[in-house]
Amino acid sequence: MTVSRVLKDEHVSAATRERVLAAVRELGYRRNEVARNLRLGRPSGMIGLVVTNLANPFYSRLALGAEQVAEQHGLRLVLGNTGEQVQRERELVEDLVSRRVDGMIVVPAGATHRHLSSAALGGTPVVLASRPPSGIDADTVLVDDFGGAQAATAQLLAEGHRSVGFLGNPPALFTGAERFRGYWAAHEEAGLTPREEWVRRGPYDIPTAEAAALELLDREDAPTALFCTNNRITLGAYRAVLRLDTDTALAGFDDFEMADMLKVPVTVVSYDADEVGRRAARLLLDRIEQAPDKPPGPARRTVVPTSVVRYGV
Amino acid sequence: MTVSRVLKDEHVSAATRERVLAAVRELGYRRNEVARNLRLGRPSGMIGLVVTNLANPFYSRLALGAEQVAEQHGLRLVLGNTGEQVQRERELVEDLVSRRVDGMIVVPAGATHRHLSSAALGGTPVVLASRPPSGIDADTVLVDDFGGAQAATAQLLAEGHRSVGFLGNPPALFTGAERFRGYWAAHEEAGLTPREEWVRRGPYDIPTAEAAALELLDREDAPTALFCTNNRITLGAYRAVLRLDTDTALAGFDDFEMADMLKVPVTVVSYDADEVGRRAARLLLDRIEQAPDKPPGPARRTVVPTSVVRYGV
DNA sequence: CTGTTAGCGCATTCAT
DNA sequence: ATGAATGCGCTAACAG
Repeated sequence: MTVSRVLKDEHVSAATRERVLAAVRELGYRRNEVARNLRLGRPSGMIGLVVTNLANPFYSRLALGAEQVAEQHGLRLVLGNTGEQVQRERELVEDLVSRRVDGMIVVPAGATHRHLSSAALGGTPVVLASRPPSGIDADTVLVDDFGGAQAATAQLLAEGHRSVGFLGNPPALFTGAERFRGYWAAHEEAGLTPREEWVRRGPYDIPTAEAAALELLDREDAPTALFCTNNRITLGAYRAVLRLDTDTALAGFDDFEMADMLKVPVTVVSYDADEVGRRAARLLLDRIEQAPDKPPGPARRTVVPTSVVRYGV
Repeated sequence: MTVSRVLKDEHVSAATRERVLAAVRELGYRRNEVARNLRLGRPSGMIGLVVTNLANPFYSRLALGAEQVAEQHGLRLVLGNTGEQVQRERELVEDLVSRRVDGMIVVPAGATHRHLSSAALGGTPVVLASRPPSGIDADTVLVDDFGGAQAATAQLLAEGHRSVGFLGNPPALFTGAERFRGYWAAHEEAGLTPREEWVRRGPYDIPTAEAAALELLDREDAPTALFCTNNRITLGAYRAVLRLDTDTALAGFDDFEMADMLKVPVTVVSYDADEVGRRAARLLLDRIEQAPDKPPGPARRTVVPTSVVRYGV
């Protein structure tokens, strides 16, 4: 008991304090935070972070941003990787609740999110990142997929391109659908309609993107520019451009190193991935720190802006 | 008590089991793993991972590898980022011990590691990754910095280059020192001695590497090839090569996308970053699962191999 | 097969 | 200013 008081810095006589501290040093005693939290009726002082693929730099930056904010509030980050498997996601969030995390940030893998609602998780606060909730209400942080794609495509059109191809994720992915919508909207705004023959919504990595681009650029009516929905696909398209030695202009979502050193002009949609993590952590902390008796307040949504960067030849 | 038995799947009558499970579903009851671990006298079922910079893909891959192995054993990963600050590292490992992690993997930031010994941490098992222990004994996973650098440099020499410059981290960093040693050894093995004027041990990112390379390549007796100690530096060097339009050959530690699409030949030291994390987690699990009464056994060290990949023009 | 007792390490509350 | 009792949620050990 006296030790507890000393460590909490309560009124203890200087003499006993010293004796206690000496013993603490000698024994290497460390207060058991687990037992402490249990006794205090508090959660674990950790926040869960469930991502789909930590190998993707976007998510590791997100993790870093979240860690920064969590750290400032004395919270640790518990990490889980789902590999886009909904089953794994279910197990992970369940486990995090059982470990009594203060809250969690989730990049949802599947199409249905009922198991991610705060209610389904026994009231544990949840923030969704990168993909919006479907079928539930939840705080969310998104990237401006639509706006970024639109602006980049508009840039190609403004440069005079009238045949802009599309290379991107399947529409089942929210980001894929949004970025396609942006591509389309830019055309409409310019009074144009994209040709479906120039749209490839299958490629998902460098080789498949390269193949799709080769096929597209090999047509008689090949597009003179390509919009790519992420940097893997942009790189694949660039490989195709190099191989065919065309001067196809490229635009793509996600900035990447060396974008300024390619042999064709590249326009890139850039954004701050750390910021996605920081905002998610802040939304979560708002929920966590809110008095638990008050009514929860409506779900909030914030969109991280993008900017278009044009790299010359 | 009965609930506890049902959840542990012990001998309970089918009838009560059903009643309990029904109630569990209805109430959304989840066993408190924190209290459970406390009662069972076990640690938290989590392993700590303390890295210097999660924005570096090497460390996020390491984290991914560690997570994979941890997950297979039902352990979660708690993440900490030090930003190379020893003070932060001290606080983090202290906190992890207080949270009763089963063990931790640390990429040590500073030069002195006494605060990272298992003994200093109250017996919590520790594995060091990427950098070797100094002043303490600890299980360690390293990358073959020396061998990789030597092989890549040897490759340049085998191609006929007789003036190979060095661009790399300050020698204070273990990896920097080892990679320099490899560079040097390759020369000695070929009966050569590198010229100190061609050695730049300052650059640490793309711009500083580019500047150093520009300066080096602008000399009258400019080297015809450069060995770079990591991919940031290789990219910086490549920028310089592009700018000066020389045909300097490049070799560098760390593989990177597009290495095969540059306009000069690039030789790259490639290795499996995930494997570093996996091995670290396995070493840690060995310690964790070892009977606590047995004598600890000597510290083990394992080195992840590298391979040299030559990309043509 | 099910309930009771006791205690993991801690801190709140109530004594002294 | 310090110590004793009590209980956070759980389960091993022991009844019944």
